[in-house]
This record gives sequence, structure tokens and C-alpha cells, in this order.
Amino acid sequence: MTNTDERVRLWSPVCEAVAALLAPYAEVVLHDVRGDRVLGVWNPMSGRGPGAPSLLGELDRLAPSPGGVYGPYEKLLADGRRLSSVSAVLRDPGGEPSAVLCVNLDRTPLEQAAALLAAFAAPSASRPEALFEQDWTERVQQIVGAYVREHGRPVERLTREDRLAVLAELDRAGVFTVRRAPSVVAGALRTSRSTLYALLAELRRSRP
Amino acid sequence: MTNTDERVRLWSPVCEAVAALLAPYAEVVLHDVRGDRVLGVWNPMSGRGPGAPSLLGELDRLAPSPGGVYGPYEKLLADGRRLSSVSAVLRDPGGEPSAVLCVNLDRTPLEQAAALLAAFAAPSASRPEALFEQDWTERVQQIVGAYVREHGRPVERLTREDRLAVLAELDRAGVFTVRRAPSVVAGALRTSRSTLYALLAELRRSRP
DNA sequence: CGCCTCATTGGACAATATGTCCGAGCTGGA
DNA sequence: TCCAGCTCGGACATATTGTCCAATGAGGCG
Repeated sequence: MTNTDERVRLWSPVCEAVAALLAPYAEVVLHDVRGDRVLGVWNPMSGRGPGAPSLLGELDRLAPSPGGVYGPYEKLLADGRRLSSVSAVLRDPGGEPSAVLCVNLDRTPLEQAAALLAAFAAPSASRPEALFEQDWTERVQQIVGAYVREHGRPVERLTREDRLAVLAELDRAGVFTVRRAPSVVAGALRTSRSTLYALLAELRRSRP
Repeated sequence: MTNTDERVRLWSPVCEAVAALLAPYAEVVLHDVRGDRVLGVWNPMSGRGPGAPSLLGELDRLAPSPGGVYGPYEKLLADGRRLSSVSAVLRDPGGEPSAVLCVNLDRTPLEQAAALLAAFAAPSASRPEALFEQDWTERVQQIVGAYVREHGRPVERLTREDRLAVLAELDRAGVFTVRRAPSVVAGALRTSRSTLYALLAELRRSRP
């Protein structure tokens, strides 16, 4: 038995390229179509190595495309991962089948991402709960902080107009429907509770 | 000029397989390394077809892996799409370079999905505002309603345990950080304010 | 039925929190 | 300097939140 099959030398660039492109989610296997053995594996996932049996019999039950390509079809790994696979019959210069190239793409990462996306896109009625902003205090700091950063003035040096603007945002955000919000906001705005109410009154006089 | 190059016959199964596996986000191109021409394209994306110039000069500046594979490296399409590409030098039985296989994977769908995921995972400072649940009253009704529907008992006939359970949900959802919530919840649960507080106390005794 | 237990209830009350108001004090411009 | 306009601390009036209790009511059981 020669250490490197002539066919491996011939096809390995392709195998390596595909494996590199799809790493680490794909495995490329080169099969010996006559001896029913594995000639080489790139990015092994299924635990097989060169010399293992090929189990290519299943290909017989599939209809190839005109170009001699099978699939994509689904495979199941021992640990439950699902794979998308395609196989191609490779022929030697004389037109005779000499090897089978098989690419196995692990679908689970994609499926997980898709599930996440789907769950996100469809709000779903499963659990309508758990959404009332636990740390609203932090949120207040964020809103104030955003304004400060955007205007390059520290909280202490905000003008009356600045504070009015921030208050408008906070009010629009519904902050004041929360218990104890007035004190927290006054603190965050570095102003007194009295002033806070004065500003708030002014604000609500112009936009009821 | 022959209609089908010998090399196309030889390599097309590979090209077709890869193109099929990655469709519709990948393009496979087979280049003539000597004549600097395109021999074939599967899933064309860049508008090139057989016979077009290859523009393979750029490969000279890249260092191949031991197996003769270049990449993955980045390419830019005319319309702005970004591609991940790998190239493999294919050699004839005599070991002489005869063609270059190039796989171009359109990264934009993945990048968009990744951006969406990233945006979702990291709330981001873009617009931290406008999220404090305007109609929390409605929300209370929904949570209570969901429980009622799920247990097939109208609100009036909920048992003590039922109300405890609903209260647990409401509390966990932070409803009671909102002003005037106790009265609203008592109303929604068809119970008195007194009982409401009693249940709440019991609840918080077991899970502080 | 009569008795007993336990949950519920309205309302009293205490404890906080929310809004208002006012006089004192500060600041910046005429 | 004086004035206009704000801000501030704190008093005060209201509103909301929590507690408590005695009365009431709804079973379960002998």
C-alpha cells in the first residue's frame, strides 16, 4: 500500500480549499470509489480517518444530477448533529470514475442562529411576561449620560434648556410612571426636587 | 477554440458540487492558469462568464499554503458586496499547474445576520430611550389573561394558589415598581387591596 | 345544624412619596 | 449696585403604599 495515492495528490488542493473556506463547520472526505475506502479527510468531524470504510452504498439510492453530483441531502451524525452533504463523482482523464468527493456541512450552528432569528422576528405568545425594566435607575443614568456626551458638557454645567430637553426625553420614556423616579432623576440631573418639579411643570405647560 | 475544454470535463463535478452546496451565496470559477481566461462559472455573481479575463495576477502577491491553496482572502464586488475567497491550484497528472479553482462566498448575508445578532446581544447606545412600557395597565391585563386562559378559569374563580402564582409573575415582571400598580393589580385580580398585600407578603416570605 | 378554621374584606392608620409653594440666596447683565 | 430670573431647602398639602384589625363569609366536619 503506497503512502500517498496518486488521486490524493491530484484532488487534495480542491479538498483543502473547500475545507479552509468552510472551516470549522465542514468536513471534506475523499473516497475511493472502487475499494470503498476513505482516501483522505480534511477537517474531520465524524471521527473517520483514511482507510476507514466508506459506506457509500447509500449513494446508489440517490439520483445524481446530469454532472454526476449527488445532493445536497441530509446526514445524521452519531452525536445528533445534522449535516448537509453533497457528493461528486470524480473521473480520471479517461472518463472512468476514480473517486468520490464528499462535503459535509454542519447545519446545527446555522439552525441555532436561524432559530434565534426566528424567535426574535416573531415575538411569540409563549411568555408575554418579564419586561418592565428592572434597573430603570441605570436607564435614567444612561439617558442623561447620552445627552451629556452628545453635548460635551458635564451634568453639573447643563443649562436650564439642557435639563428641560433631558426631562422631555425622560418623561416621554415614561420614567415618571415609576415609583420614586422624581428623586432619582433629580439626583441624576444634579438639581433639587423643587427645581425638578418646576421644570416639569414648565415642560407640561407647553406640551400637555 | 474547442467547445469544452478537457479540464472542464475533469473538474466540473467538483465545481458543481461546491456551487450546489453553497447556493445561492457562492460562485465557483474555474480559471485557465496559462491563458489567463475563465474556463467556467457556476452560480455566477460577478457577471463574468467563460472566456473573460481572469485577473489572477493578484494571486502572485499571496503566499499559498503547503498544499497550493490561497486564502481565504477578501474580495470586493463592484456593487459593494464583500466576498470571502479561496483559490486552489489544480495540477494535471504530470504535476504541472493546469487550472485554478476559485470559490467566492458572498459574506453580506452573513454579515447582516451577524450585525442583527450583535445589535440584539448588545443593546447599543444608539437610542437608549423610549422604553418604559407606556401602557403597563394593559400589560397587567395580558399577564392575568394569559394565566386565566391557560387554566380555563375565569378571574372570579381563581383559587388562592392561582392568585399567588399570577402575583409571582407580576412581581417578577417588576410591575410593582410602577406607581399605582397595587390598586390596578387588585382590580385585575378581582380582589381587595388588603388581600393583595397579604398575598404579596406571603409570596415574599417564601422567596425574599 | 353548629362549630371551627382560615381567607377575605372594608376601613382605620402609619409611613412614604408626590406635588406645591414660598422666602432666602445666588448669578449675570444693565 | 440693582433687578430679573433661577435655584434651593424646607414647610406643607395630597396621594399612594403598607399594616393591622375586627367583622364577615365560605367551606369542612362531626
